[in-house]
Amino acid sequence: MSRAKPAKTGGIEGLGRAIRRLRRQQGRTLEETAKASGYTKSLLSKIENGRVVPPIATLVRLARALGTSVASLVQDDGGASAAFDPGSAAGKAVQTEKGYFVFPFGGGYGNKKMQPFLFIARKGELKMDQLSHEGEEFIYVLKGAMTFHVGSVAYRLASGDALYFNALEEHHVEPLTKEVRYLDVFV
Amino acid sequence: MSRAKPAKTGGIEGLGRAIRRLRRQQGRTLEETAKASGYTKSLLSKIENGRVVPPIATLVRLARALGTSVASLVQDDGGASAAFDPGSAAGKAVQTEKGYFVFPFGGGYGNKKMQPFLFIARKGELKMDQLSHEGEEFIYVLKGAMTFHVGSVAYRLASGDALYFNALEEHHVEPLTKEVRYLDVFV
DNA sequence: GAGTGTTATTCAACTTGGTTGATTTGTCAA
DNA sequence: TTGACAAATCAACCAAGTTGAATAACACTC
Repeated sequence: MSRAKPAKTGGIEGLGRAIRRLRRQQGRTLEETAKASGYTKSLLSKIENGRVVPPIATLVRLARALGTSVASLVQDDGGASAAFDPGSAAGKAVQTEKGYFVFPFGGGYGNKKMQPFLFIARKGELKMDQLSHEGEEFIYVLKGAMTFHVGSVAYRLASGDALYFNALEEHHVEPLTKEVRYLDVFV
Repeated sequence: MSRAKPAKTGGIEGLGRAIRRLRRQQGRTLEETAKASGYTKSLLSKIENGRVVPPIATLVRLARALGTSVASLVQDDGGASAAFDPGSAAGKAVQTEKGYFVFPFGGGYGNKKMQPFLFIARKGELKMDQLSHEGEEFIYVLKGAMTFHVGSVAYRLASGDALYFNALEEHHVEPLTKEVRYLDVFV
């Protein structure tokens, strides 16, 4: 087992990460980019891994080589990720008209491609209409069981089962015979 | 200038592509995967690049090593819907060299946009490298707990927690302290 | 100034993932 | 059998990235 190297936490957090990300996005190699900025790939590697914190002078040349500004490198964007604890934070329970509960994970954060939901429904509560919409859907049953119809096929899904289908096909759940809890991801 | 090799157009178009994509998604290497299927990385490389068209027998073992079916590899244009009982059907357990189990549900290749996986790893077994790739990722922890890093942030995720992030950001799991089981959906 | 510590930077060796060409093996047709 | 041909292996190679040791540059004290 090899050591978890120092990984200097010195300067700005996530600087190296930003550089690597940008470089990769441009499809360029360590060597090429290093040369373009007048340094060596060795140094660049260390910077990207946070083992070295470059002085601003160096950073300037790096930024230029990457066609960006120092500012954009320094400003730790954090990207577009978010964690959810459905039990508390972003996951607020919602009771809809039709009597089923929805825990949307999505809260804030816009342009996501997927839309994950956690459905919790007690016996008899889940009565969805026939549904059909653009996109695709992935279902994973966490607890309980239900009968799911896609097109003309009926799937009996129990805890641990999964289903993947094109949402353009008509799909709906049969009236529940017991409590069920499942994850539903749209795309 | 070196040769632009034949690049045999022999067999099924896009087969190698499907294999490579799937392998990469699982964060596995040529060598590891080849070994898992009983072949050499050389051969696998050639197959992925379409320089060799494997007989079905070979394809079967490859598919198995990747935890999927031959059909799903061959069928360039899936699209339809499918149900999976991870316990039996399409969900076949695969133990990789790095010691984690993957239950691919079969989406992904073909037309499907999402690629859902079920990861089950015992204490200390899950050792993924720093990873970064196109797309987005949604994680839902079914059981146990783990510390997940995205960018420079560390998320402590326990059962019932979810995480959504841009896969371009470097992300990886900390060595596990207990068994964990989580759903992972790529898009 | 000279001396000392720190840290960036380079260099070369190494590692790892992947590719390639030259062989060997296996299968099938004649 | 033999010959033909493709799959499979082997080992050499390549390119990207990492690392440790050595060097250069800078920032402090005295």
